[in-house]
Amino acid sequence: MSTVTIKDIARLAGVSHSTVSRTLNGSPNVSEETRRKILALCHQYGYQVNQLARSLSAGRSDIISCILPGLDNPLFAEMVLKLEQYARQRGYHIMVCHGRVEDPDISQLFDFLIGHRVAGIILFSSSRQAPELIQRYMNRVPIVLQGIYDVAAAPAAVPAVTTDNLVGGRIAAEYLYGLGHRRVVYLGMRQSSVSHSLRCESFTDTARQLGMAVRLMPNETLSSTIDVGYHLAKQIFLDGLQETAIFASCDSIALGVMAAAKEFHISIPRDVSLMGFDNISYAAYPQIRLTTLDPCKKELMEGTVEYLLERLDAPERFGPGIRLIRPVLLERSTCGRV
Amino acid sequence: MSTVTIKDIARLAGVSHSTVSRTLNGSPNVSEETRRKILALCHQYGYQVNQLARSLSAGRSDIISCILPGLDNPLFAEMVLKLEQYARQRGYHIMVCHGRVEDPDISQLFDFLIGHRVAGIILFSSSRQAPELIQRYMNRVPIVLQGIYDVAAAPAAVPAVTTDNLVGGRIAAEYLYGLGHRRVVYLGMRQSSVSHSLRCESFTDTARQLGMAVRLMPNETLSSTIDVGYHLAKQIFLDGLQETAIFASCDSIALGVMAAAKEFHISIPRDVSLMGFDNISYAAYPQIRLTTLDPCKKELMEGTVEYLLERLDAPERFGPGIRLIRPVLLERSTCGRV
DNA sequence: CTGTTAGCGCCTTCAA
DNA sequence: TTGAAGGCGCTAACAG
Repeated sequence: MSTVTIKDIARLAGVSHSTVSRTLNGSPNVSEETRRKILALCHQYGYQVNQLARSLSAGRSDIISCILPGLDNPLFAEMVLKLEQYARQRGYHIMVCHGRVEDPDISQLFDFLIGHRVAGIILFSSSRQAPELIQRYMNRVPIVLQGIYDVAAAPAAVPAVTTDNLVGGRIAAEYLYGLGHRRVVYLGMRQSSVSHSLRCESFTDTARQLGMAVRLMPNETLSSTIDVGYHLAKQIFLDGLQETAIFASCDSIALGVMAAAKEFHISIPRDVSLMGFDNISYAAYPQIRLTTLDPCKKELMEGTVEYLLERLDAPERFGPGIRLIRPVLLERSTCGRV
Repeated sequence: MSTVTIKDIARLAGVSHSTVSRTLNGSPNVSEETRRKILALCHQYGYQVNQLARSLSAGRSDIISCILPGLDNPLFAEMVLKLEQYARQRGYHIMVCHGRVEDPDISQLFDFLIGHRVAGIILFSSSRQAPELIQRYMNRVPIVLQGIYDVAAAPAAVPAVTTDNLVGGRIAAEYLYGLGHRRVVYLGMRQSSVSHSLRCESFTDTARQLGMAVRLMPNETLSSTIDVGYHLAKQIFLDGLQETAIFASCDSIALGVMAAAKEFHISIPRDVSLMGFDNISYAAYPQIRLTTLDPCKKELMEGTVEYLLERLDAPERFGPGIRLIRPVLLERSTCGRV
């Protein structure tokens, strides 16, 4: 595998390697003539900077690593896409790693990334233990959390950019209320997820304030998949549904509800209204058209990268700090007036 | 951000930095005593190898990059997961990048990766132009293609590991024949995809040999999503379906067919049988239970990594060469006897 | 078993 | 405008 270096080019051009380095880094202190010659040579010989060497020397790399709990949830897949697009635009590249905060070997992953001197880490998690983990590492590498926001957990506050789950829950409750619903269920509440807890809390509070009756349907598993939603909904349908609307903790859960509803010949939204959260792409499909809350992934991801980059330039400012993005209501076809 | 180096440890331990390096790399030539002392110090001061320096010095990194056309297709998401698990087990890490062979700036991505001296690249693609692209870069970095296999395209042969699409197509045809079907449709044939072309060709050939009538329903778009499947199926249902079975080019397409069928009150498998290809996780869900061909992602990914690693150790052997993994039939609930 | 000496490829003063 | 020299952190002979 050929490996033409800065030195080779220097020799070829009859200059020193520092001159080549300068040219490559766009220093103004290079005569137009030599610059041209060097550039030509680089092109001709297919020179390619060795980023390892460059990063080593510069003390920082252009790789941002993101850790996420699995690409199987389309939400993450969609977010990573946006993340990469924006990061590239800002001159960085994304290294995707699987990992959950609860994994016993999660610290190995952090060590590995730190060992590679990544510019920063974006941790996707809504685990309660995430802040603690971050605090343990944030003095060794810039980290920003994506997916938790809990003012109440002040002592555990860390740098974070996230959907405003409280606002989301409120919007949902108000929307359903406006449609005339008075008895609703929050389906899929998962204790281990801070996001879900917040959504649920805010939804419930608002709903009750408005005078609605709300029932809670917890999700005892550790993930929120279509499957889980399907089983929860089945239970609820078997018990006999008293409510006129369901607010699912996320779109995947909502899709499961839809599947179960079909099986029970329950029509949405005629028999019951359904709302999700996340706006995953499936939710927009013609045969689905799920009404949901859009976290504005693009903004969210750009905000996250931006936040990291800002702090990269001013490490001393790298302390706790939360950036919230407001979700917006996306009315489609699964909610009806009662 | 603290940065304790090998030298610091050396000083602290009162030895030279090479001794530290040796201990860290598990050389046998270190006395138990000093080894212990050094290790303790490393632990105490939170020493972390600088992988950049290590890779630079050693001339090779432990990062394998994989390029894929989007995480939105669950197939890729699932594959990447397996890929990462196995790679990690073999001491490598995966860097995920988005990119399609047809992208105008795809060579920039290759240059970037080469610049980072990644150990190798795994390119996920079934584009006809993939082999050419690979040939252009394979003398600069080890690349293995994941997703194409076309013996006919001999001149374009490159290192590849892939599902045996021909076998898959044949299995499908034989299975449907065995169930009594005599008129079938291949739905979602996408010209730009070599995989799909092969599946289709083999399916059609086998079916006709067995005396079945097969109709082709091409997919003129550039991707294979639920959405596309939905629209194709809708068309076919509107035209009036003469056939008793549908073989979809992949599971996503098949899911779209299921959605359309529901809308048309066509029952699967009572009114029509349906088969997919890929075995994405959704396909296994209780409300879906799609009969499909399982590419055996685990084997496939392990084979891919293995292939790359073998060649890494013996670069001179890095020429064309194809490794095929046989898909296996997964009978679930969407195919019936006629 | 251990220390010394050279790099790996690049960037960055400091002089010239 | 350019070159020489030193260093980023680590590995890898080569002597002892």
